[in-house]
Amino acid sequence: MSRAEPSRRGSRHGRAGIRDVAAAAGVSITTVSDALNGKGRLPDATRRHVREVADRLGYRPSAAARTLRTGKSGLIGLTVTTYGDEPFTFTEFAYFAEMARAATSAALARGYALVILPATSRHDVWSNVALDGTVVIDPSDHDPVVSDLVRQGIPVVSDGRPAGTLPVTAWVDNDHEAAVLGILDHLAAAGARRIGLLTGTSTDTYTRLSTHAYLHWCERVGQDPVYEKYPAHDPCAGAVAADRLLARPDRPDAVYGLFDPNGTDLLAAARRYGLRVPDDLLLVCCSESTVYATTEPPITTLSLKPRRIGTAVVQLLIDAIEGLDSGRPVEQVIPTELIVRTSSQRRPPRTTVSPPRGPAV
Amino acid sequence: MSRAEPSRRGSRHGRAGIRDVAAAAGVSITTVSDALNGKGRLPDATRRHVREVADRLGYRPSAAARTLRTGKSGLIGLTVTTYGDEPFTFTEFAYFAEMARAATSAALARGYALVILPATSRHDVWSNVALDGTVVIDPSDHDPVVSDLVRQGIPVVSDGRPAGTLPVTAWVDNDHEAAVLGILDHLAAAGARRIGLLTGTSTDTYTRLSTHAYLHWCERVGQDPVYEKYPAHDPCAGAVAADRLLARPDRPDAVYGLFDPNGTDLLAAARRYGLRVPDDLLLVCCSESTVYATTEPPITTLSLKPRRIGTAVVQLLIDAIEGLDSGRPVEQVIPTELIVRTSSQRRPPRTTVSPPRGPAV
DNA sequence: ACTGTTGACAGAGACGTTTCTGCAAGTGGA
DNA sequence: TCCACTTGCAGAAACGTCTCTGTCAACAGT
Repeated sequence: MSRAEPSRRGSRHGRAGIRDVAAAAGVSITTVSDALNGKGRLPDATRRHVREVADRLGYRPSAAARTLRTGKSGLIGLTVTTYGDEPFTFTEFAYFAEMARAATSAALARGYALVILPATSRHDVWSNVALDGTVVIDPSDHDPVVSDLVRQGIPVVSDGRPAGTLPVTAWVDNDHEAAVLGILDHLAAAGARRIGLLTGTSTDTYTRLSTHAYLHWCERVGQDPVYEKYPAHDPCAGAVAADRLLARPDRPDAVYGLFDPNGTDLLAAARRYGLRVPDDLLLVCCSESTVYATTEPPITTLSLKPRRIGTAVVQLLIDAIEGLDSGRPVEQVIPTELIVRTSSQRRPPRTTVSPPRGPAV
Repeated sequence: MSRAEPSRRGSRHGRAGIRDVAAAAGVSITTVSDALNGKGRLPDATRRHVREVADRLGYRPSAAARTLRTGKSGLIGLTVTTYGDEPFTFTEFAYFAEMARAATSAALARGYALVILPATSRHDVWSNVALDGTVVIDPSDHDPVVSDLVRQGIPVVSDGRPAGTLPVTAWVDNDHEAAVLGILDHLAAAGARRIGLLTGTSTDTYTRLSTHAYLHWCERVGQDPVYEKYPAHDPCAGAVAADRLLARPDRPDAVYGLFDPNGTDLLAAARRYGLRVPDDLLLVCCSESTVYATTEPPITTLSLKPRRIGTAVVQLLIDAIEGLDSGRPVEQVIPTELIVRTSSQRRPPRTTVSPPRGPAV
């Protein structure tokens, strides 16, 4: 009999603990821990034996105990900004879904899991989960949650250039000014004389920078700005704003819409006013949705590359968590991609039915 | 001086612990714990004092320690099925996004947070996070992860009726058979003579039940089935399948598409074949996307009500976690909603411009 | 004055890991 | 033979919280 029984009952409440494995394998808990984690100096025979016993007992290490001991939970937060009364809303469904997917994959590949945590969550939820770090999407000026996390020494990486002096560990964003200027130039090259903008009322970085770039461009080329704002989180307001934009006396002959649904909204509005796209109206919108490839006509879209952003954000965050970073804040710019389709070209591209290179085989 | 200093160093590694608060407030850690958690028998003065000191020190209880002690982590998993090589894909962007959003909100409202965990994650990630329960979306026949969780006594609630004898705690689903039959009847009532189906090759419950209902309906009304299958996770295959369906010699005069992008794909294919919608072809597809309200023509869609499903799933799961459930498996059916638009009506609805009730005011 | 009760706290385990330190046995060289 | 070093493992101390079980004073009832 053992001189001091290590645990009062064999497996005291269902699940087997490390002590049970140690007892069953006839070794110490140190040996079990080392064998299972690939540490220590153990012969392969012992390692195999311990693993086998652990498997037989269905042993699962307690994540809580491990986290408590090591200080690492393997969890990273994904914080989304919130609007209105619903705990949170995706302004851009496809963008968020793609970004979250890429972020999850990237995190998983490095052994981390993602926790969805709206910024305005009840405070107790935030403090009830042990996070190794957090991704924040479009943090507002002086986000109290972010400040709090930073004060606790938890790495925070932002999707979207942080406003103000938010002290994030790193951030990833597109060059929104360049993207907007590129689109405006593209539309102008296609023959647009007066380019309108469909933009939002909120003050997030994306909306602010994009609108500013538009105004700047107008000033440079000497065009009067023609734009309509609407609350981007309200799905109905977009259709109304699109209508308003095309109902103006100084109706634009080209429009860029900053938000995902703007394309279909503008198309519907154009139909109501008898405007043909692209003949009477050139259209571009910022979207990750594939529906714009099959609308009538297909609509040119700007992709912000959410997959690349999601991946980059997580990589930077985990690097910071694991101390692989330089220690200095990192700023990473992801290029956008303009997917040119019929809606922004005066001369529709030749169909592939009759290739100009010669008779088909 | 104190007779036995309670902790070797004041705050030994940055963050303040409960001991530091106790020392600073001049009480025991028991009192601190009770004061902060609203337990025990303490006068309000003490309670306030402790809370104040805790705030001043920026005390945040360790989630890991609490979890270890109480056995509850406040975390629930959201498991999504995976396809192909990417760690995971959303077959239905909008559905998943809505469902996840509702689930997150519902969880948060009850003090829980959601962890995204693809079913095929590296095993170490699964065992590295302490879950109080899990939501699984469309579990496959004998999902090893689900079995494992159930064996550990962790509640599992499924979105989608589980196939086989998967022993889930509860499940929530639509009545897919009834939904399909309703749509087919709707199309037949609108004058359809031969209704086609665009379906998937995968064996998940949704695809299986829907297809089966279609075949059953065909048999009942004496119509030859006209359907095309394609791998639903491949975004390009849908367009090809839509084309194939309309290219058949026994071309249907109405089509129901089981997946979100089918509407635009079918619309594009119809245009290629010179078919007018709804005059030559009636169209319905299952989608949560709002784009179908503004396509030309607007397309009738079936909504599976992902918000209600996400909420219901989480409520059932948390009830089970907190022991508020009956203990018996619960099966909850959420009704679907058919949003009738132009694409499935031979006579387009009268516009609101000239109401039939008489002269406008 | 004795007993029982209640209020207001303090002490001391657990919870289940990881890991630092330590010990005994074996190995090789001088 | 002795010393230094390595190998293979065991002991025990954290990690930070919650909570069961006291303890001590005050007080009421008889």
